[in-house]
Amino acid sequence: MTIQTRRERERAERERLIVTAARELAEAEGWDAVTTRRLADEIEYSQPVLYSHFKGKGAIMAAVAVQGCEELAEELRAARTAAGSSREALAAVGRAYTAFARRRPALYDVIFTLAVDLPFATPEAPAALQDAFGELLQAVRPIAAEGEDMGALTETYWAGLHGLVTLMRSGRLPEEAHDRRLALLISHFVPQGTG
Amino acid sequence: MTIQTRRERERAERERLIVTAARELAEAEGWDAVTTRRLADEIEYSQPVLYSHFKGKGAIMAAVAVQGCEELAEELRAARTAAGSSREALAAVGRAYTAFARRRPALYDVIFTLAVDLPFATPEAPAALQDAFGELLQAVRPIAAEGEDMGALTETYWAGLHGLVTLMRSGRLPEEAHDRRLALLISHFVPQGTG
DNA sequence: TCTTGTCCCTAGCGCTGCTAGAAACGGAGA
DNA sequence: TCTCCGTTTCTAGCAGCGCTAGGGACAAGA
Repeated sequence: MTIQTRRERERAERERLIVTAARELAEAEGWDAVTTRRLADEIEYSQPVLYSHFKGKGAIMAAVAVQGCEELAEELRAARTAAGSSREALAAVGRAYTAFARRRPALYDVIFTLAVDLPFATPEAPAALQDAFGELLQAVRPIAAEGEDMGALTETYWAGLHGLVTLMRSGRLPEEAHDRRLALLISHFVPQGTG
Repeated sequence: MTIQTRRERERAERERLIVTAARELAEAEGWDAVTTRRLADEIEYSQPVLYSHFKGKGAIMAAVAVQGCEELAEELRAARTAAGSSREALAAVGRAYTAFARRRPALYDVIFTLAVDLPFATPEAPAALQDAFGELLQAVRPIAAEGEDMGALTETYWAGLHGLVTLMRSGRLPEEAHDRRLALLISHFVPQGTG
């Protein structure tokens, strides 16, 4: 019994170790550097151990994505609740979102860009993903016009932020004008005369 | 002399053959299926021949990207010039952009998502890229407010379109609400009372 | 016919994600 | 204490990737 629980505890610990190692390696050197061999070295086990915890590399990345998304959701919430007005809340959430993407590019990539087998846009989506989207939704709600589709509006705002981030990070948009673009996006989403 | 020119002609032809094969294979089975071995099979030459024409796989993809971008620019221009009002032009360009992305996902990926070594956002960028951006710019110009940064505004609109497309194509946004989201994006970029 | 220079293919390098089969280890019963 | 058994973990290897070195075939000119 206790032996069994100890083993389970150790297994769970090692699983966390794998996810942490993957995340740190990705944040330090990018996802290209995260190979199963490298990861195995990092945790001081052999490759097949990884596969006794996860179905494959994609599942490890998915675990990192969920973890990262929790942090994103927290940061969005902090930005939103600290804002004075609903207009400011929308802006603050937008800034927090893009700031997260720029500060933690590897996390952003694995959550929003790379192909990981996670369910999105369905009730089965991980709670962290739904939480993050919920933060956007709450920031968008007050500035929505009468009878406007809340979900679609939030998705559109999200798409704007995501587009800014990905085009900039891939070098397709110059970095220096980011703040101006973000301000434009926000101002176009806030109806005139809303505070 | 004539022998020389014949050889050059044949080489140029084979180069086109490579780009076409890469493009068709990507459009048929996605970029994951485009391997140098597969491509060599397709053109009925051995792998090293590819490298006598292009520096590497990335350069082949870049060639496809430029070709695809020319088509995108044409479609954007057609949509823009066919529109009646400036408001309609903006909407038409937006629809044409997202329609292109959905109809030719492999081309869209290689132009705007995958990492290819092409210069962006600089004067050295391929003409096709600048043309496509120019179409967006011309569609955005009439609806810009007095003294607004045209370039940044266009980039922001572009980012909105790009975000919609990428999030949808990766399964992060549901397909069915695309038209509604696109309409929202457009309506938020058009100042009230502009025709 | 022989030489020269170009062209192209075979074979292979080091890497990837992933896995089969053997080895080593830890706990239980004699 | 020794042996057995089940689990855990490792070594070794597969098929595939992008890319390239080196040699062989082939065509043009002497």
